Amino acid sequence: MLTQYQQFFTGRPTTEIAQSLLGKMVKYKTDEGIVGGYIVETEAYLGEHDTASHAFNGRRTGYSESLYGMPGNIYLYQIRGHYCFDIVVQDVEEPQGVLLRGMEPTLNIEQMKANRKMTGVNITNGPGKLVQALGIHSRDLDGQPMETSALTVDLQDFKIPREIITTARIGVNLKAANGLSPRRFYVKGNPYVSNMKKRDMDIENHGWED
DNA sequence: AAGAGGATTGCCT
DNA sequence: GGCAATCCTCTTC
Repeated sequence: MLTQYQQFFTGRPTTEIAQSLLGKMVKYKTDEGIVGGYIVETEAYLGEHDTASHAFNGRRTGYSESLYGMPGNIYLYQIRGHYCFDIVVQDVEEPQGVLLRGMEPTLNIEQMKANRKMTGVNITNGPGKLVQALGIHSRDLDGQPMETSALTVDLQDFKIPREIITTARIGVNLKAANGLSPRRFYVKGNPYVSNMKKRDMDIENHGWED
């Protein structure tokens, strides 16, 4: 039996879940208070048949075991010395996920600036950056259900994107079969999207509806 | 302002 | 030893 919260992360295509997460609020309870912000960029990873997935070709190791867990669980992994926050989607034993790649900081921004030792969009305009901004530097949260974790996505607290842009994913092997598949989604014009060009930024509304 | 290259950490073959 | 769902600095326009 799935809770209402868990049901958000299954029962429809992962690409659709990834898009519906845009605008939802990430919250992380720490000793210094709650830090977080709105999700502005996501990527869908479709499991065993997706060449960019950690579970491609049925690959299953202790390191990525969390991907095979319950929908709404956290998959927190490390890549090139940086931590990334991935949400497990689809039912148990179906290793699909949504990577959070960009976040507009709103809660306790000063703390996140200090965590990053950076200012402006560089606080959270990348998957490793946003995790560092939250103050996470271990895999302790890996495998935890977000519904009861200190790190969570609040589905009741959200903004509505004015327009969603779809592109190929970043940082994956472009020559592989799914290298160019359109599985990256972001809020058009939001400054905290990774690699966003200055001339493409919507400085007025950040790409949100009024 | 935009693109290229080196640094870097842990896991798997 | 190779490689990965990245970040930062430097160079050039």
